[in-house]
Amino acid sequence: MTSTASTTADTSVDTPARPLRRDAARNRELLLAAARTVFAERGLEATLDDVAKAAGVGVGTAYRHFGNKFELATAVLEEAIDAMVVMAEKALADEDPWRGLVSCLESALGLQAFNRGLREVLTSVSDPESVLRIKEKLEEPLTLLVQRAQAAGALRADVTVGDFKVLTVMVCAVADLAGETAPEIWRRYLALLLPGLRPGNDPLPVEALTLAQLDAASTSSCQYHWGGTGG
Amino acid sequence: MTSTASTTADTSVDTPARPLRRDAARNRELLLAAARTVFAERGLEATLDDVAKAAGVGVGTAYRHFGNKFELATAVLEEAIDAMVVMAEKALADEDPWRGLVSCLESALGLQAFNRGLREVLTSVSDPESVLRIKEKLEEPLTLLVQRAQAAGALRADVTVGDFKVLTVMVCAVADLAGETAPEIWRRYLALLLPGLRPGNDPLPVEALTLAQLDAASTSSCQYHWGGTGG
DNA sequence: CTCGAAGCGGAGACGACGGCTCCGCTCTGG
DNA sequence: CCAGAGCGGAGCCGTCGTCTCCGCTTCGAG
Repeated sequence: MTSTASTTADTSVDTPARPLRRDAARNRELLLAAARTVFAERGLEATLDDVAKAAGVGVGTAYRHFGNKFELATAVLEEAIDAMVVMAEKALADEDPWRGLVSCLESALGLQAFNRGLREVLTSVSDPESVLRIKEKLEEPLTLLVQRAQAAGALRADVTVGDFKVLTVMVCAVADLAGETAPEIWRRYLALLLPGLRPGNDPLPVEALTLAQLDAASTSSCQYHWGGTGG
Repeated sequence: MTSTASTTADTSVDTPARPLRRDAARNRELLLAAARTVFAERGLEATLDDVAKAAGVGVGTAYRHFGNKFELATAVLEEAIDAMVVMAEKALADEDPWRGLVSCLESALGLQAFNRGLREVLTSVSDPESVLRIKEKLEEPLTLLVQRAQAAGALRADVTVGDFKVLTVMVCAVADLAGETAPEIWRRYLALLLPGLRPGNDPLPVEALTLAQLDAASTSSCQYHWGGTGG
């Protein structure tokens, strides 16, 4: 929706008014790097203390740089989601609509298979405003991909973008189950799912959830609640 | 502990050496009934205190009757799993192997859709010995159902019983997402999954997990750890 | 009806845990 | 060299779930 939000600053790398001392800057990077792997492996339940330990710095340092887990996680997860958006756009460039859609699913899920934290944000829906807006970035390219495939008659007409979100949740559940043991196993179940998406199958027995319903639903049953402090 | 424990008594209803006082027996039933609905609605994260409150008795009473949450949950969940076994056996009686398999999936998932606690036990695999043995009851009828469908050429030959466990996890993930909001929505995604199970589709890209792998995998990543006291 | 004991209830002890702060010490860089 | 930015991590605080304890209630045998 609000893809025109690029009015003022590159939020990607902030050019600080007065630069950090060299050791401080280094620690900040250490923290970000540690956060990437810690949240990816252990999910959002990991503690900021954990991240600090993994980074080899004290907790105090972690809190000075980020205030709370929420901030750090948001930063790291936004990177990952941006990468997904890039992948979706690349898939849109494929001239075969079905192949594009499938490759988008594959690359997106490939990312999530190795990133438990990412799975958790994308799976739950009861996040603060700011996180919702980050996830929203995925909306547009995904919608385009779906519509294009349907227009080409490659994708059954009675599935919605919301269905793809749910599909993602399903495949992520497999990734959660298997964890590090079999990180590629999700491909098997995605493959099992694809034939049902082609046109010409039996009609579906239940109406799709509206997006509003989807949001409302998972408000009640999500894995992780961002701490109240993050608001 | 021994699996040959079927020698002596019906464990279903214990004929107590000296019977409970009438009010005590009544409270025990109250507790069981409350546990059914509380664990079904809120999952295994519900507190024994919660169950007691729902039953309208004090916590002390709850602990006198069951010792800990683990005992109560096991009792209640075993009932549910027994019901699933009955359904599987009924499905085996259908002369059409495919229809039998599908109706088994549908009835099993129908039960789980309304029972979050049941979803949690069936989804995770790191349970104490005793719980594993309860879940094992499902193994045999499910295997029969799968083999029969494959022998009849109604089910693709390269899926395993383990795949069905994973499929269940996937559909349960949908039920978790939707919760009470759309309790029937899982049917839509089961329907999406079925075409991929028929023979004649593209071969699957990754080998199935062995049952041992499946167990090992989810030991690390499960929703709920039975409290240490239950051992 | 009486009385001993089985049973009840729920406040609260206890332990675990995660978020975050505080302050004496360290290191950077002008 | 030294002012102050930055560091570290012990530990405070609030929360939460489990389970105990003991004075009171209710049952039911005599």
